[in-house]
Amino acid sequence: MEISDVAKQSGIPASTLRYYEERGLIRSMGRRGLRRLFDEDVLERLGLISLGRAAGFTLDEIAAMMSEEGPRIERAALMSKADELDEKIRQMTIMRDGLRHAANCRAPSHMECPSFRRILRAAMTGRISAKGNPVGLANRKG
Amino acid sequence: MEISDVAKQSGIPASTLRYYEERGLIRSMGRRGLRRLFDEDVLERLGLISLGRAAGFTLDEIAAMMSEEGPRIERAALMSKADELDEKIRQMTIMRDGLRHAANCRAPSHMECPSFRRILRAAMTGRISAKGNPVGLANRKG
DNA sequence: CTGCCACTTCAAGTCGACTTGAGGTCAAGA
DNA sequence: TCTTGACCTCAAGTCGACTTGAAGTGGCAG
Repeated sequence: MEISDVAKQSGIPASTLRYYEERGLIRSMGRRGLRRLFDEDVLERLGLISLGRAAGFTLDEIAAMMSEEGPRIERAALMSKADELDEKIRQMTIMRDGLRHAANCRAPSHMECPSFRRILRAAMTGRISAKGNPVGLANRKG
Repeated sequence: MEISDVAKQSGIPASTLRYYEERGLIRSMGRRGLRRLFDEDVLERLGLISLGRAAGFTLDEIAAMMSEEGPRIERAALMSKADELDEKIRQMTIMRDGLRHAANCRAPSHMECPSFRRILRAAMTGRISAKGNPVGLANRKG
């Protein structure tokens, strides 16, 4: 299949496919003229890449994991990533509850709400931080 | 207090404080020579900024929210952010469970594990995505 | 009074994952 | 055969939140 077919079926832009090839994440089976030709199984590979990205792995990490035949992923790496996600989920849950509380709180100003101040303190003492791997998820502008 | 004191007490680098001032997130009360002088309450303000960042707001959004006297945050914005967090938590939970399953799965290769393939399909159909606001959390390099 | 050096400014660099733009190529349809 | 335009390459730009570097300044200890 040509790159446009892969793009159509995977939903991933051709420019990204070329980029992934350059990064060693996928390979084309040859060319017809200039045009890349891909094997069907590139789709599964792209799925794995999406999966890895969603899990918070960088492209380099994914490339390393998928280097040899098939997805030979170290189970330890998966566990460690799962643990990271646990921690992030924990922190995000605190944030979510805090936001929701602040939104419903009857205190005249947020600063007078004990719950808000508690979260604020958590943020200030670094127990919650804004830095880290963007284990981002769908971003709806709004 | 001088910028170095603020940096020390907040844990935020002086360069970041200057950057925040430039972005209109904080204000200095004046100068001693070239040196900025900050009011004590800048610390609380910095806490709010950290909090906002941890909640996934951009600096611009935070600046808008904190523009006038005190944190006059629209409750609707808080709720909406809480909803976003809910969605992210939901997706991250799926990812985490999937990773953990894959790590423990006895299938000879991940591709032969039904659970893994289910998640893979989710990633491919875009139900899980890697894009979005980095509602990142503490990043321990590892 | 002088020198130190923590502060200052402003421009430019960083990181990750792409996207975009300019200019070039070539398989296929008319 | 000629034209078309989807594909190609390579360099540079983008985004957000900072950091870094070079060059300048001035409060204060000595």
